[in-house]
Amino acid sequence: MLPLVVLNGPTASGKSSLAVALAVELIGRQRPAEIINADSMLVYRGMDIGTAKPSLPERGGVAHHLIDILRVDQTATVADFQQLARQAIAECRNRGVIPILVGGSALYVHAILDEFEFPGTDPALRARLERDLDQAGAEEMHRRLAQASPGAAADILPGNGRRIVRALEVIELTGRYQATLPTWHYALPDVRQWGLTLERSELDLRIEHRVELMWQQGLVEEVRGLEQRGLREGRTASRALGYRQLLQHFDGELTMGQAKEQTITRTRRFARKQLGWFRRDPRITWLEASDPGNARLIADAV
RNA sequence: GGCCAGGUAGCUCAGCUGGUAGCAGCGUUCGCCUGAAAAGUGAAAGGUCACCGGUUCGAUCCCGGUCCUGGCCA
Repeated sequence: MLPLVVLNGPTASGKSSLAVALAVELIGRQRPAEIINADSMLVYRGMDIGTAKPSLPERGGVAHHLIDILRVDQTATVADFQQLARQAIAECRNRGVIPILVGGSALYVHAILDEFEFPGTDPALRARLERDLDQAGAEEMHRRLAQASPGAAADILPGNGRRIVRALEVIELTGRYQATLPTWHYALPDVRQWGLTLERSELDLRIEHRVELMWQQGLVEEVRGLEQRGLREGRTASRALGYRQLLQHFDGELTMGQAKEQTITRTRRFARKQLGWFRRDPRITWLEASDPGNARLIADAV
């Protein structure tokens, strides 16, 4: 069985380019390799600049999976992604290709690698509960949850409407709800996980430059164009960093300067969140992001 | 040199003409998280309120002086 190589790290740490370098290195050693995306926003067609999606030249001829698979008005979900990614991984292995899973969406990675089972969903039921949430408020919904399942209610804070709704949905569907995440336990064979770190101040600087560059490269026009293609209707896509802020700018809620500034600060916060999540995963071997020997080091190890 | 504004949390500031400061924004730290996750949510740590003296039972807030910062005038 071929190993599954996993690359994690915060945004702007250089995961994507390391993945390509690694694939090229492996291919050079007569070991075919392909890249599988595990980033929640790269799945959207047309969201290129703001997601720092690797361009065709940047992909260096290496096949990339699970990029550009949805319209911006479609909703990506962890459950779907888990299945697609696992299929892509298995399919690579069947063809004798080493899969390299690259991504900063920690929950996605977690769900793909570990023993996550999703209890299902019901759009009509969900819609009803969300309407109730809008009308009654989170506190009231939390009381309702406490009636249905005291245990679940105890694990979910009264202000977290999103989690309360999902818990109620699952309870109606299955009669029970598990409110805590599974532990770090691989569901897939032979996983090798690496993570990229770098100095916080350096990361902050990189993020700022990257956002600056996005504006120069025409992110504003990109968002305008996507707005015509239903970006606002997209539940997930419209929340993406940069995209959300520009939509708010179009609505007059933020000045252009504020939109950019907020994109920078929110991206920094996001990076910290990612780091926090990955740091808790004890199976990750950490590498210094700026080290040019990383691709070779990993290639040697697999 | 004169006039004005100001010196309060790491940064930007709030602070009803007196009772030892703010659920502030950003930052920092630490949690939660399974069908929206670049999302959602909870908490904590940070202040000799420039310095010295005075008035007062009591001063960040009043008075005097000193030092710094910004602006205007000369």
